[in-house]
Amino acid sequence: MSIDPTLLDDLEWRGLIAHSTDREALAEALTEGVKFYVGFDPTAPSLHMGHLVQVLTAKRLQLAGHTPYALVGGATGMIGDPRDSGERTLNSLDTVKEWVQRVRGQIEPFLSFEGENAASMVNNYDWTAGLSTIDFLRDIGKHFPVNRMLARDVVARRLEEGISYTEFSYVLLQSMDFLSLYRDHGVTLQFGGSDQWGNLTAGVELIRRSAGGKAHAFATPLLTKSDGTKYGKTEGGALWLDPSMLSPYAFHQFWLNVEDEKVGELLRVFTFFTREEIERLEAEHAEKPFLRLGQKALADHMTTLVHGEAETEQAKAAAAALFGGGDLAELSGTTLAAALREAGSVSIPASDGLPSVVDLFVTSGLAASRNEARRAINEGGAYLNNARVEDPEAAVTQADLVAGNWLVLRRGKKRFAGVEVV
RNA sequence: GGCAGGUUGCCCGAGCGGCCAAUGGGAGCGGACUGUAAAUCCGUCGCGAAAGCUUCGAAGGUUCGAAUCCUUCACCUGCCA
Repeated sequence: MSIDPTLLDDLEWRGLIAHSTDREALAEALTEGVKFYVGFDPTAPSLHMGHLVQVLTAKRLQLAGHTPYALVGGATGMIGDPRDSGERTLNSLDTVKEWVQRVRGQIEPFLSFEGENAASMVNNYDWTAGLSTIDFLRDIGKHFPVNRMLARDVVARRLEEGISYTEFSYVLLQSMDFLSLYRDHGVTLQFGGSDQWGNLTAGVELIRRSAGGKAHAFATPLLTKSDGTKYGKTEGGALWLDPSMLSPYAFHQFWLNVEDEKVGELLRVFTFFTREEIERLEAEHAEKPFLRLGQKALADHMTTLVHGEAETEQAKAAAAALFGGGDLAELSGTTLAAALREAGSVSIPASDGLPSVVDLFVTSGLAASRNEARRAINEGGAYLNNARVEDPEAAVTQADLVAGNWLVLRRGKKRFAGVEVV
């Protein structure tokens, strides 16, 4: 496998390198095939948008000829790294084990496990669980000056409100991972999110102190919206990659709705479009933003990457049907039914008669309570078959059914739900 | 272990016996504008059709009446051991 010499420049152009250890040394190391690792802690049953940056960056490195070690934190996931929002609740071993499996399964499709630079999956539980406390304190702990640990940003911020010894010690485990992979596999590069920068450099330092070795690290930037808040919030919570936690349709919609100002940045960070393609898209987008070509390209590319082409086509078809602006009655039954199943739908038995609009909003999940549904109607934000519902007491009749046995509910501009009467 | 302060709705944060379902801000939700964008403005924001019901760390108590007073418990923060 030949090594792509433009990798580092490309990563920098994409804005994927927020911090790095000695840039010259890193560039030098990357002229030959490097073994690198990136870790994922199983803190939820699915990875999300933030993790995707790391997964895709790993893929970029592999495509450039380097060898990935994808680490799932069966051990570190039991501990939890310190974060600003406060002490974490510990998860049980069973929970963590299950999440490890799921997270693994999500990473694997993105990497190639064949060829000269085949990827490996590793789990830090394997070399951490059996370690004795005495060995840990002597071999690892000895290299960590507490004064330096206390000075780390996250820790310093947490000192006021309190931080347990458990979380405080997290950095030792992650550093040990790097050391272990360095010793056993010759891994010399680690990257992660910029919030991991402290953990990354601690590992580099441990390798130097403990093994006298030279290792490298870089951090990808934290993505924020233009108002500085975090990305990745959707109706379903985070931008999960697991289709059972966030439908491909909703996933596609997320990217499609990205703010203009960030389209270019997201195209660079997330997509595998070439520099020329991205620059062309940005130019077109700048000229005619209302066409939202950037968002569309981004949404299609990302959905295909994560969920596959077939799901992307379905998500697009569903959106076209629902947002098309045409008369719903003119859509074919199969098209509409497919669109609604994609967007989210429930079915109700025909035998019970048709419920009121208010009840339909609750059963479809578009409103949390009947009060909320009523409120939505009074606010003018409730639609049945794309026509605004004016009367909170409105009833639904057989004449309202479209495509045979469907009702199309909408809350606000974008949230659709289908109700199938069966 | 001692002393002091704290625990309010998704978050922050007022309230300190009745006028409190609880001021205000943020987030959320909806509308207008637009391009399924941003910004802005407006509205809304416990459950219930309503009567009413359940909320202010937990459990008891005082009172005609408590988020507001008392007791116990739990947790958090600070100071002293």
